[in-house]
Amino acid sequence: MAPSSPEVLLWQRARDPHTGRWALPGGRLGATEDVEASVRRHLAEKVDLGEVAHVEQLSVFSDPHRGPAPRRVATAFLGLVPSDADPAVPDDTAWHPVDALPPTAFDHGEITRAGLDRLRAKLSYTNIGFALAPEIFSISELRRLYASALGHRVSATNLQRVLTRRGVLVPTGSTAAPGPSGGRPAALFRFSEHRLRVTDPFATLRPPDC
Amino acid sequence: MAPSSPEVLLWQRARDPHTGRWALPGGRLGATEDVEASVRRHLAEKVDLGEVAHVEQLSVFSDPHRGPAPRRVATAFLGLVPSDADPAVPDDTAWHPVDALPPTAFDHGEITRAGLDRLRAKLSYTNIGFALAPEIFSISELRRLYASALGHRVSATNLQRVLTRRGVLVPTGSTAAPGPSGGRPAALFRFSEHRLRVTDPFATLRPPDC
DNA sequence: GCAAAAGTGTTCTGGCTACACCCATGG
DNA sequence: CCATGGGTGTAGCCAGAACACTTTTGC
Repeated sequence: MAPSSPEVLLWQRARDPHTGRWALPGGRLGATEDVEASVRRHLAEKVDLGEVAHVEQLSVFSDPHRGPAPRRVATAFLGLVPSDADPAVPDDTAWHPVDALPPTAFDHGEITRAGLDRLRAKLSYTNIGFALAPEIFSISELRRLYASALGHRVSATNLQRVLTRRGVLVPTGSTAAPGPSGGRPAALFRFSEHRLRVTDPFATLRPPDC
Repeated sequence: MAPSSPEVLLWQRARDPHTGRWALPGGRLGATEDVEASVRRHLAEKVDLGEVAHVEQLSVFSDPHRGPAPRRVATAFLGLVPSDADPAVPDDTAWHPVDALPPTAFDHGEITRAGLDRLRAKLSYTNIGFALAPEIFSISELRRLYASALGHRVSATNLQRVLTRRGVLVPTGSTAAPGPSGGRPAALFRFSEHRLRVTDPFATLRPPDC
């Protein structure tokens, strides 16, 4: 069975065009901010998401017919919050699993897929997991997060070894209490860094011996 | 010694702001085109570059102070032409090696570096070389192109094997005439595809056994 | 003791690098 | 026949996947 998927925050439009359809949070670029600042501002204003763990630019969506006139050009971003974040969201706003999106407004479905693709790719070769995981977590929890985002099973054994070898994961020394049905207590880890870093640079055609 | 670097097409500004500095080709987005169409149109209009082998979006540059008022938001692109392309360029336009840029206008130096970084990364894990190489080429020629773009020496032996294993390179059967000082005639190759394809997907954390 | 959950040891594989060696041509 | 430029054979390395086995808990 496929693991459950990550979720996107969407708000339901109350007026035309596309009344009732679900849209990504966002808005106009201010005169004195760059696009990233604008994204952070809109998230903080419209939804209670002042603490976004990671934000990165996806791509520009500029099809002249992506929405009704007047023509709009959108710079799409991927923003991630940890699994234990629980922002207070307005009534018209809700989290939706990316593999079962409600009817989306404009090209926001396409944008969402682009975000998921980017996340999946970066899980492989960067430490981007820091933006999905709580501050402290067990390997099993992390495994569930990775499996959910990637859409396939992930081996806890290998996940731990890969991330440890890369210096991404640091043991805290403490352990979690076992569940009601027993089992060995899980060791707890945290990410060594909370900034995006490429941990597995493309090795192919690398410089000779240096 | 470092190999010679790839070149960027720049034009010299004739008026304020930044008179005399060198700028990337580009211009305003039209009302009925998307950003990629706009890039292709500007290249075709301003310089004789109707035949760009590959175009891809880099990123949006939107610092409110990236240029004088009025504020402009730029969507930067990477465009590649084969090494044997020789477009007729206007008088105010010239190719410059990326490792020795003349004084650049606005943030165009930064944009150029971003383009080079993107090219370097993609040389490792895609077939993007098709956009740099002539239709038919020897491994030595291709080696020079890769070394120049990557900024370090590249082994012809391994380059051939990597690209062949990935199915990117196809032998044509013919050979090139040796140079004046002799030497074995080089076998000639071409790229199997002229569309970007990821040839070395990130293997880490791939799905189990399937 | 037994089931459940977590963690370790070990082997195998495949892609890439490195390097020694072999091939074809001009003078 | 030798210098020059091309091409092949082969060994080693390393990251990751797979899987069997061990450890620590609740009941």
